[in-house]
Amino acid sequence: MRIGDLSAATGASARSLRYYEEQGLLVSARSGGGQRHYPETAVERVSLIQSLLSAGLNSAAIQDVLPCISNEAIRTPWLAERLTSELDRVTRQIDDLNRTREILAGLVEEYRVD
Amino acid sequence: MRIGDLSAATGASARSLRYYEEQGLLVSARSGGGQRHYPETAVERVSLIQSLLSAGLNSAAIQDVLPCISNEAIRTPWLAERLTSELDRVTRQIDDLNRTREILAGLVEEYRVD
DNA sequence: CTTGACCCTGACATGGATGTCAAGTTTTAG
DNA sequence: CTAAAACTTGACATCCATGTCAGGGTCAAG
Repeated sequence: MRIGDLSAATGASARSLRYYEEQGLLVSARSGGGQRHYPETAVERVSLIQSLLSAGLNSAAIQDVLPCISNEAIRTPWLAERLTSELDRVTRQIDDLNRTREILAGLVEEYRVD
Repeated sequence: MRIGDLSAATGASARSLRYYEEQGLLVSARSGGGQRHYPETAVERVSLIQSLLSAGLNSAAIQDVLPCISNEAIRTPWLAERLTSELDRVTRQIDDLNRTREILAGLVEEYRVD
């Protein structure tokens, strides 16, 4: 599939897909004329990238966590630690958000009653 | 309390506190020389601002939701709707984050086992 | 071959909260 | 009174994913 197809399939703009590649998060084959071609599996990979981005990881963190250029996973204690620390961060973020949600829900309730 | 005290009490930098005021989220009394003075209640207000910011509301949204210059709450259908829509957004955000957390937890598990 | 849709690279712009620096004023401690 | 610490305003810088524009190439259908 070409970049427009991948964009349509994932909702990521072509600009973003090129950026992901530039950051080493995504690879593409090139046609003779230089246009990018992606395998079907790219859809899932882009979804994963989107999830991690929206979870607050930046591209450097994602690159650490998902070695994608060299396909073989290099499992080091350091990587495990990195993953765990990101997991902790996301967990804390969820806790914070839940508290904030309670506050908002309280306001909604308060304004709804009278 | 002065701005340094409020900063220490909330963890927000003095820069941020001035910014909140500039955005109409926070008010301060001024001493003769022009320095800001805050009541104790400002600590809680700043905490609330921090929560809402970290939940992804920008200062305009917070200003909509927390009328603070005019202290009397203007309860309009519009405001109720606004609150509800922000609540929905935060709820969706939490759902997304939970899914991402699952993914990260899966990776941690995978890397931990072998 | 031509045309229109699609793609390429490179560069600059954006938003929004926050950092940081400069030059000057206020407050507080000694 | 004086020195240091804290504060003031204003301006410019930063991050970083994404938007957008320009100028040019590619590809498929007629």
